[in-house]
Amino acid sequence: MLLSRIGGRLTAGRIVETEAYLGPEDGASHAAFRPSSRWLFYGPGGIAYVFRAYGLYDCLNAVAGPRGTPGCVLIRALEPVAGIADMARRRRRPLPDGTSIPALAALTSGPGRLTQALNVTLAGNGHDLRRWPLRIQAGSRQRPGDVRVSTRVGITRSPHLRLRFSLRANPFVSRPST
DNA sequence: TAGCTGATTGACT
DNA sequence: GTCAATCAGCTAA
Repeated sequence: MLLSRIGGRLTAGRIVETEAYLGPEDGASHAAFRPSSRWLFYGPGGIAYVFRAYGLYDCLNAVAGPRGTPGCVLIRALEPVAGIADMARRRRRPLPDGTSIPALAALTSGPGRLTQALNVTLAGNGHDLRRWPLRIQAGSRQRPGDVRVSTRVGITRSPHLRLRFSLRANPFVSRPST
């Protein structure tokens, strides 16, 4: 579960899709080609790393692993749980007929979308994800068979690595698996 | 200082 | 299916 109180309103969703980024050996990882953010990757886990892609969209990562071991997890998609009206307002995409699955998925199924819905910006870079206003909490455990492993989406370096993890048959994942 | 790239999305044909 | 929007951080000079 990812919970946000940024802006004073509670919004939350279940994490249904992630991608892993490793250290310098992973060409797609910012640890490999963005020196200014490298210190975060080598720091202790549980810290937010936020970057802007294509000048438009902010993407949220959770730094993983102990201090000295580089790596992070990109949050790619959520299943909306709380504050859905606020998500829709921030996304400027009012829900037409209440709760249709595609309309809900359009709020948070994509790294740029979910940061908009939860009001996460570059200002959240370096934030401790164990504390408000932005927290990650343990949710229901998944059986290994329910998690689909596939190649990562939208990257140009090291595209062959299978480091994308999504919930099988969940309508809120951002794109079909390969 | 100038120029380039990109872990994206939404609008359009 | 194509394509443009838009900027932080990098590199070259």
